Order: sequence, then structure tokens, then C-alpha cells
Amino acid sequence: MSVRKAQAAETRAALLEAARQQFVERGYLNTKITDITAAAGRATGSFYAHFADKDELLRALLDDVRSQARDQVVAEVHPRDHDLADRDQLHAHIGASWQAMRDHLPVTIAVFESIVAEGPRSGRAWQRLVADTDVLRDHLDYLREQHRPLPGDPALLAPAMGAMLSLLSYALLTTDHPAHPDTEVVDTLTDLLLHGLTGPTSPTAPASLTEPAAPAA
Amino acid sequence: MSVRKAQAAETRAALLEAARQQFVERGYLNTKITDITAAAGRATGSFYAHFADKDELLRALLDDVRSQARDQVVAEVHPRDHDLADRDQLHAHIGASWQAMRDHLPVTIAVFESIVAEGPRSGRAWQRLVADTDVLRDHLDYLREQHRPLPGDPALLAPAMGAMLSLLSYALLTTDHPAHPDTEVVDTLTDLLLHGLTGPTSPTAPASLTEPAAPAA
DNA sequence: GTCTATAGTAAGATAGAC
DNA sequence: GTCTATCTTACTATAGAC
Repeated sequence: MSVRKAQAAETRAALLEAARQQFVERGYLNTKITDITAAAGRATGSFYAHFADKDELLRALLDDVRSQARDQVVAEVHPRDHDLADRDQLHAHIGASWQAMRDHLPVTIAVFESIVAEGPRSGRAWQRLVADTDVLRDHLDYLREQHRPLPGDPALLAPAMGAMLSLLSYALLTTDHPAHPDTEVVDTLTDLLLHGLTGPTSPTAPASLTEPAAPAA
Repeated sequence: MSVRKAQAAETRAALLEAARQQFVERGYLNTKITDITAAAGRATGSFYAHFADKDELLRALLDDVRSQARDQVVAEVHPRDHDLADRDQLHAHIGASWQAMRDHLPVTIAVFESIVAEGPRSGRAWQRLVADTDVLRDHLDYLREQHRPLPGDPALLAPAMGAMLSLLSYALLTTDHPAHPDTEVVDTLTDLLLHGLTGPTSPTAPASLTEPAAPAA
């Protein structure tokens, strides 16, 4: 690679990194092109040598995230018959999603804002919710095929679960002094999604069929 | 009321109504002041005789919604000891929330967009999630006081449930051809939140203690 | 490719007649 | 209070030297 190309790649990388920082600091919509170039220590005009506009830069950031995610998936292998009704496996799924959103917080924020900014008629919020919960839905379909009891259509359940994770992570991760640590959030969401508000044993079930009335925690 | 005042009130109402329409059509952020005045059949300058900016207009819309909601709450009375572990009552709660978001769709959309536009550092997403699920949290606290089993801290559970409702409603209600009717959504969310993915009876429980194996739907 | 300087644009907000 | 016309601003995006 020539010196010129290396410098160009460096500038491009600096712009991407500066953008990440600014997106967390100001949000995607409030970040101006000049905010990015200033944070990267470059001139305004240099931005356009690498990206047509802010949107194209965001797509570049997204590509990075996706290629990373692809590597991870390949590394882990991910069979369809994961049993989401098993607490450990559900916990792992939710924990991984949460961690991914935290790891890629600038992109998480930027994508969220850009989708909302597109306006309601675009229908992209639903599109993305469906797309992002594709794997989840596949697992639920598998459960259904096995005649496991499910509270509803996997095509609706998966986006619903994704909505909870997505908005809650956005809200919590963008708070300076989070009221709840990650472990608590993941544990709570796991138990909520696994057994609901009523807990593992229904409180209305006759006591004789359950344990000898354990004292509540 | 004088004629002049009546005309003014009429213009104000026309602006509010036009804004509602435009917010659904274009979204809050993409709606220009001129879009509102044009849709209301008024001149651009007239806007500023009634509102300082778009944000103040949104606050006016919010006040309308809040006063309506207040009336409804007063009408229904709403005791703290509603039992959210009872399916009918949980179903009613979720159904009412869903219906409210649909009824006030323009404001739902606008508030959502304006919060996101404020950027991540404002922390307002979490603030609003907590504020909007205030009543829900109160019900959960009550359950906890009665030593009912809960999957986690009501201070986290309530916002989590609110996040699911909020983002899912935004995504679904802004789709032209919704893939799922309201009744299905409310039913599914109710069952998911009540008993989780595992359904009312744990699939790992010995069959002898449950019903004689009903065929899956 | 990167810089400085500037052109272009879109929208918010105001002035002043009626 | 409402209108038309205009001012202002803030940002995007480009031009042209190096």
C-alpha cells in the first residue's frame, strides 16, 4: 500500500472513530459533519473525499459491526434447535444481545435515531424489528413445531421481545448513572420472558400440588 | 367571547389539528412549520401568534391528551391493589395502554421522535419510560408487598414492560398494513407477560400433575 | 487527499401593512 | 390576528490551491 493510500485509510479510520465518539456524545441527528471532522482533527472538506454524506458513514459503521457479528456467529455455531425455554440458553441469548448493544453503542444509537428520523410512514421501525429478531423467531418456530406451549405467534413474539430489549437498552445505556447493572437487567428480563409476572409456579395453583409453601424472598 | 377571539381560537384549533395530521403523515421531525400552516390553510406568520415553536405546539397537544386521560382515570377510579397476576386485569391494562397509544397516535409519534432527537446524553428516554410506567410499577410494588413471586425489581420490570409496549406500538401502528390485529397483539402480550414463553404450565413438570395432554393448537 | 474559503439551501423566525 | 415578504441562521456541499 502506497504512502498516500495509507494516509487516506488513516483519515477514513479517524473519521469513523470520531463519528462513533460524537454519536454517543451528541446523538446521530445532532452531530454535524463539522463535529466529526473537528473531532478527527481534519478539515471539513476531507469528509467528502471518503463519504457522500452522514448516512453513508453510518452504513460503513454498520458494515463493520455486521462483519464482526458474522465472525462471532461462525465462531459459536448456532443451531436452530436452541431451547429458549431452558433458562440458561435464554439467559445466554439475552445476555449476548445486551452485550452486543453495549459494545456497539454508537451504532446502536445512530441506527435507532436514523430509523425514527425517517418518519412513521416508512414503516422501517417494524421492518428492522422483524429483521433483527430473525434468529429469535427461528428458535420460537422450532419450539412451536415441537408442540411446546407458546403465548402466541412467533412472528409477533420475536419482535415483541426485541422491542423490549431494544428500547430498554437504548434508554438504560444512554443514562449516565444507570439505575440497574447489566447483570440485574439480563436476569430480570430472562425470568420475565421465561415465566412471566407470575413466576415459575402459578400462585393460584392449589398449594397441595406445589412445594410446601416456601417463604417469599 | 368576541368575534376576534373566536377566530383566533379557531385558527389555533386548526393549527393543532393540522399538526396532528402532519405528524402522522411525515413524522414530527420532518414536519416543517410551513407544512402545518399550509395544511391548516393559514399563512406562515400566523403560526407564531399562537406558538413560539414546534415544541410548544407539541406541549399543547400533550396537555390535551393528559387532561383527557385524567378524566378517564377519574371516571374509572383506579385502585392500587389491581392484581396484575390476574389475566383479565392484566389484559385490561395492556389493552387500555394500546388503545390510548392508537387513539393519540400523532402525539405518540411526536413525543417518541422528540425524545430520540434530544440525543442520548439527555437521558430522557429512561426518564419517560419510568414516568409512563408509574402506575404499573405501583401495582407491581403492591404484589411484592404481598410476597407474590416476581421475576425482578418492580422499578426495572415496569419500564421493561413499558419499553415493549411503547416500541412495539410505535412500530406496528406506523405500518400501513399491520401484520397483526390489535386483539392478537394484546392477547399475545398479555400471555407473554403473565406466564412467559413457557406457558401457564411448565413443560418440564411431570405430566401426571397437569391435564391429560391437550393437543397443541 | 487534504486544505481554506465560499457558494448554496432550507427552514425558522420577524416586520409591517391590513 | 392574519397576511405577504423578507431576514437570518446554520449547515451541507463544492471549488480550487497545494
